[in-house]
Amino acid sequence: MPSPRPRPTDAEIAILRVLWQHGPSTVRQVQQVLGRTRRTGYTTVLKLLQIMLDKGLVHRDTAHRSHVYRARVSEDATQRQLVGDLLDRAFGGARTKLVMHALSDRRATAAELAEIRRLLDQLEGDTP
Amino acid sequence: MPSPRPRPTDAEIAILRVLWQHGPSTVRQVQQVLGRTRRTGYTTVLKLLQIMLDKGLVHRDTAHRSHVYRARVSEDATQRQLVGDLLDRAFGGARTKLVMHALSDRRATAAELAEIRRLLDQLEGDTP
DNA sequence: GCGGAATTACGAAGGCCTTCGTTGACAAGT
DNA sequence: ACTTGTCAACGAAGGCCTTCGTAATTCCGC
Repeated sequence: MPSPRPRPTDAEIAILRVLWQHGPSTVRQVQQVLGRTRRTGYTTVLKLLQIMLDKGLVHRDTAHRSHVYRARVSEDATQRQLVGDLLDRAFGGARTKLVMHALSDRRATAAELAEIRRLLDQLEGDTP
Repeated sequence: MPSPRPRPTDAEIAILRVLWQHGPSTVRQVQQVLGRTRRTGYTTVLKLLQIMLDKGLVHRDTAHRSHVYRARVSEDATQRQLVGDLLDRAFGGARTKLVMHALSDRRATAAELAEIRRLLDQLEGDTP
């Protein structure tokens, strides 16, 4: 039985987001994307990726000199994990409360609200 | 300008939830509630509450021998902060995606879905 | 082959979180 | 007053996260 993955740390999530968005990348590529928002040193990113490799969060291709890393956990699965974790930890499972905060906290656009409606329709359609 | 509060840690959230639910409590009361799910030592809870006092997360009444702690941050504000933080960190602001995970991850009940619909109606009603 | 540039590997520091042991103060009952 | 139990305070340990400096390695152009 595989041990449940611990929730990725903040820095790990930041890196995963780069990999999800840009696909397999070298350390330098990740560092340059990250550097646009945070000043993050090259070796810092390298070390993080090595740790993430140990944890199984990323896969590494060492065929070439510059190793290429790619996410080993999917964006969907990770986001689901994070939301579920927050739901349990801070909301005691009160889904609607979480959703309310997500929608009313900062102004949601009409398009976003419409999309939620579509999701609701679909969810209710499953169990008529 | 007050510095933005750092996000409460896991243990801090657990304690805040007890205070939100039970109201002002002594260390022992908090520890007993917490002890139902985790085995958490008395001095551990005490230390955490002292740290949270330093951080301004709780207020303390030392009138009696057993000090009484109460939450100084509201449940709503804290939950809003946590959701907003997760939204930025893991979703790049994609609200609908967060909501989708919250609703479809584990099966939501019909009542929950109906409540979300009411929320949507209300939100759209604000800007006709 | 050699020197230089880029990369990986390694270790360690600093900080925060969490936990707990110990100590000293205090209160109540005997 | 003495004992017993409860409590607050404090320090410290251990772990993880994040960062970075330094050394070792590899590749490339010359």
